[in-house]
Amino acid sequence: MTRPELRRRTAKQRLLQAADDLFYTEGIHTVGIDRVIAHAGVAKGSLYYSFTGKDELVHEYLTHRHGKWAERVTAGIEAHTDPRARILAVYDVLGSLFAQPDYRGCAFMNATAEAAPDSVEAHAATTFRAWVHTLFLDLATHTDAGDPNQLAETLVLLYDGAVATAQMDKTPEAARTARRTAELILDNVGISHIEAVGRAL
Amino acid sequence: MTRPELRRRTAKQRLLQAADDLFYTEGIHTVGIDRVIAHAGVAKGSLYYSFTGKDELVHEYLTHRHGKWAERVTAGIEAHTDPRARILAVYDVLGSLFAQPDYRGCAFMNATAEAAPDSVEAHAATTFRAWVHTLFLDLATHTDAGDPNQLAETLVLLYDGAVATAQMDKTPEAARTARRTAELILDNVGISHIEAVGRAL
DNA sequence: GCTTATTTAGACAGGTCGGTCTAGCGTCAT
DNA sequence: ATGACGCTAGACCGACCTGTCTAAATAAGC
Repeated sequence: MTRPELRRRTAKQRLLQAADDLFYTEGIHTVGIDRVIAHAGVAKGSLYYSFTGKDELVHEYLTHRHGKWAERVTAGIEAHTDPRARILAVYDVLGSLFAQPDYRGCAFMNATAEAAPDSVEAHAATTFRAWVHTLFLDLATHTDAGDPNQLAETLVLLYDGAVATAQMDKTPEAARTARRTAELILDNVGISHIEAVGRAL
Repeated sequence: MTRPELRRRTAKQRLLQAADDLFYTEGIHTVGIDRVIAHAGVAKGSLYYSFTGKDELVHEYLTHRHGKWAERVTAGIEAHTDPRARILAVYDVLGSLFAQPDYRGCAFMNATAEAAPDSVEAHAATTFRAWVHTLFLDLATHTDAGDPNQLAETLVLLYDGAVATAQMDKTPEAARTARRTAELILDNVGISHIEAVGRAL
């Protein structure tokens, strides 16, 4: 049994890392396998020994992105117990993501933009979106808001807006704008207008 | 002098139309010039007679997209005089855009996703984003909102969110969600909390 | 030590890419 | 009627793409 944590990383791992770097920063179609194997410092044969082809490499790249992001978001959520705080935590995690110097938008939005309807990218994006929706729907149902579905839809829209704006304008502050708007919504639909008025006065 | 409105459309026009169709629905990198000339029903030489190369075709494709969209949005805005209604009109125009069966997201977001940092696509996207920001900043300044900049940022985020959500989930209703949220913001920051309370009671 | 798994370097094939070039064909204005 | 202009058809180029294959070196497991 090899000990992967002690030995030099395996060819498959290095390929996956290289794919993650290059596909994310330059786009999937733009980067050829020659670029990937060069960046991984690996022979071409190793790619086709570890994967069936580029499609599988792309699929695993997106799957890993999904997994790592889901971990990060749930970690941010689980640091809080208050339903409202748990919702807002998502936008704080977004803020930490946007602050990364290599941020180049959502991997799944970018993949969708250059993907054919039935491609590996499209399918990965679909499952990712399903995760996003159940995430916010779960968070929204644990709130005293009127309609959890409508609240979740709005929170998803704020999530997408923050992601898109931060990418297009290179403004990490978009996360704070989304959070502020989310707070405003939670204040106004979570509690009735009359109650909000009472607190304001 | 030929009369372009009477005669069969010129090769350049047909190329531009074909580029618009294909680049938007399938992506810029994905579609080769052979596809474009075939869809336009035009000889390859005509492409390089009318344009310096693919880059110029891409540039004109994005420029025309920008122009047509700007026309459509300003037309929607100018149908109203009330500052608040003018803002909300933008999201209604978005709604009509999303309702188009061939909607596949914002051409500039998609172009950015597959573009290199200094490419024609990136530059076109930059000028497009500048337009979006001045649009909402102009609309926001004609409001009694506290900080026009902050309001504009939020409206841009809602705009981007609607566009991204509608594309990823194929849900045209995202425009209504964005509009509803914009209304809520205008009700709460446009007028002071105390005034809002007075009306609510 | 022997076998099996992993990895290497590089040649190679078939395809597509953007782009160039030539030769020629109508149309139009002068 | 003579050019200039707009356009066509298609051969052609070099570069790059994904993927295959060979032959040999290296490592790991038993």
